[in-house]
Amino acid sequence: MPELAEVVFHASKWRAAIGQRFTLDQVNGAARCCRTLDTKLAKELLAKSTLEGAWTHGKLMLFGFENGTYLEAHLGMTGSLRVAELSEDFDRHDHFRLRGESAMLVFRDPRQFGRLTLHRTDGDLPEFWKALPPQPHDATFTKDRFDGILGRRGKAPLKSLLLQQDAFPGIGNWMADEILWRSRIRPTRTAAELSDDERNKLFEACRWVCREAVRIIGADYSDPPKSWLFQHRWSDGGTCPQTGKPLVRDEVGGRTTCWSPAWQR
DNA sequence: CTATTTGTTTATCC
DNA sequence: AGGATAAACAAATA
Repeated sequence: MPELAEVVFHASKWRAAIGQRFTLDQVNGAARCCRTLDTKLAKELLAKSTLEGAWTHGKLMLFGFENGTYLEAHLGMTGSLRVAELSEDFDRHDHFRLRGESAMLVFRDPRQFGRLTLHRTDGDLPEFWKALPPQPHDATFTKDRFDGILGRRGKAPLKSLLLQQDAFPGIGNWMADEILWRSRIRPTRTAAELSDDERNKLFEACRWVCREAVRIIGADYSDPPKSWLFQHRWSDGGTCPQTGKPLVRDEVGGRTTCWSPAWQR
């Protein structure tokens, strides 16, 4: 599930616990999502440690604790964060849990494609975090930057290009399909083939979809309106909200891609 | 039994 | 160099 907007939502759950002190309660060191986690260090650093901040960037989340301890989290395909009762059991798919004064912070991930990593700094945000590229909905994600990316990677199918996290951090499978559909551009086209008008459309759709998704899904996990491709894309037999004609599901760049042949050129 | 999946990393070949 | 492709990861679901 977790792309840009879903990540914002998950991070907000732990963010609500800012100010509480936490101690590492349980960790499943054998889980794949803990492969980049130093569990011994986590026990040492996350002991009566106050949660001071929570940030997201693309599909990444960062939680800041006192004395420059930072926990980086990626939700992979099936990861989630929740705030649980102190009495709750440690489920088979829970892999990491922090015990606070009135609540438990839980990281869960059945498929274990997610990732937890610990960072230590002198207090400031970690260097890698400060160096992350602009997100598509940031003010610093300018048309110049967008044109630069398209110019340098003109040969890849646009669907694949939009999924590259160093260029479009946070965009995942459904958001890429939504952006291309709104731009009326076929997912197999390349950046090099686009007219100026199409490039403009793609840029605007990119920012619009990211901003709206964060606003709607990021707030409380609401579904976007029926006018979005999102509502029609998940199974075979859907119809395009613009044309009423059938949607198609193809594989592009190794990923399932939903698009509207009657609408996208 | 099979095939599918909202993600990333690594390897290999072109 | 960058792109295409496949595999691997692990588990649920149909």
